[in-house]
Amino acid sequence: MASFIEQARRQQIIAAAIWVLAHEGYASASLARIARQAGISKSVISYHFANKNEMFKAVFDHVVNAAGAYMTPFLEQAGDPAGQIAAYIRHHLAYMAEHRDELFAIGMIAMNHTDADFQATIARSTAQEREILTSLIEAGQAAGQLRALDASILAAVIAKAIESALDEWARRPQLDLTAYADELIALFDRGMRKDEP
Amino acid sequence: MASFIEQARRQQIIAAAIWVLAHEGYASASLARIARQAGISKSVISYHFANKNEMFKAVFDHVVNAAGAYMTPFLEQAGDPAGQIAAYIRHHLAYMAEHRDELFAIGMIAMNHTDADFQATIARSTAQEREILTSLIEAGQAAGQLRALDASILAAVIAKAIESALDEWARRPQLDLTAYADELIALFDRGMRKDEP
DNA sequence: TGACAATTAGACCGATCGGCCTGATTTTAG
DNA sequence: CTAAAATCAGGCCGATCGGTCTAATTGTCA
Repeated sequence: MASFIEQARRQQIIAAAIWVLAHEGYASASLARIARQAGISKSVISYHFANKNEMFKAVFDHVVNAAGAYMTPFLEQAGDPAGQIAAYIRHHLAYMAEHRDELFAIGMIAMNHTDADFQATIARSTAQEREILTSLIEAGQAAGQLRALDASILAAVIAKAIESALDEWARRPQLDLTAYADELIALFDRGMRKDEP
Repeated sequence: MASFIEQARRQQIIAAAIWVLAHEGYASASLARIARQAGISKSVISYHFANKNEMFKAVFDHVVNAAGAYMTPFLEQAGDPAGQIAAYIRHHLAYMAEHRDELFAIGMIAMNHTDADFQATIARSTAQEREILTSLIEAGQAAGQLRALDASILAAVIAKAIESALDEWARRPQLDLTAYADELIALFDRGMRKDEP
């Protein structure tokens, strides 16, 4: 069993890594900088994590699990496929608004960290997340609710539209993410929905 | 006046930098690696460029100018605003298909290179490019062709949807960018266009 | 309390980075 | 042809990286 110190230190280090990644970028996220942010010595990180790669894995898992736990109930309580897609968009951006640093941090890691195993993990996680959207789209098409667009491409565009909100938020900090979500939902609903007969 | 050697060397170095950035990522794009790719000594880069930052600026300008020159005539010969937006999407992806490495390279630089002046240049270039889309959207709305979505958000979504094709292409090399363009145009045209009265 | 394990600070290592310097080589121009 | 200018290779520098080592400190438990 992990001791109190072990758990507390790991969380402290993860939080410091997220802060540095989100506010100063991947290049600045050295062990020395993260340790300084956490107010500890560099070797403490080495003691609690096998290496930098494992630490970043812990950051990634921490954020992905938290975001997943947040999203699941909203998807389940949404109604038909089109409504689920709208809920997917809306609550993704709602989570983003309240966990800016976490999402910037994993974005930095995903974009820059080059370890092969780590990239494979990210690819797996991304594919799994993408599959949720693709299934929703295909269900909507099967139900005759959505028109016959390429499901995998449409899923990619929706996923990237959601990611784009984070980029745009970085460019324009005054951006209203709720309004952004409304615009996305309006745009995609109109774009995807089948005409009434 | 720049000598033949000067011009040839600069182009050779830019090409090598693009290749390394696109195929091995920003972290691998050291002066030593780029020099090795070009088959020259590291100091040759230092001789022809003041520093790494200036070299990356040359790469960025090279690609942006080439892409801009390619796009302009297509936009001019397109018809109404909705058609121009469609042309913008279609020919951006067409250029992407034929200049994969160049676009990956500037993406890597834009995402990772942290020099303040450079980032300002990129922000200016991005804002300028974004303004083209925003203007087209506003023109379409003023003409009663497009419905009243937030123009700046819509422009952001379209721009990011285009960028997303590059990401998706990296994930799935067999992706048909022409089909991707068709799907994007169909989706956005339906999503943006005003209903017939 | 005392002994042993867990935890931490700080010095240190080899590798690599961007950039600079020196001297050799090639090109240019009178 | 020759001298000056342009160009280039290779070695070197200080800084920083991730990671290791040792010694000191702190926590645990009989």
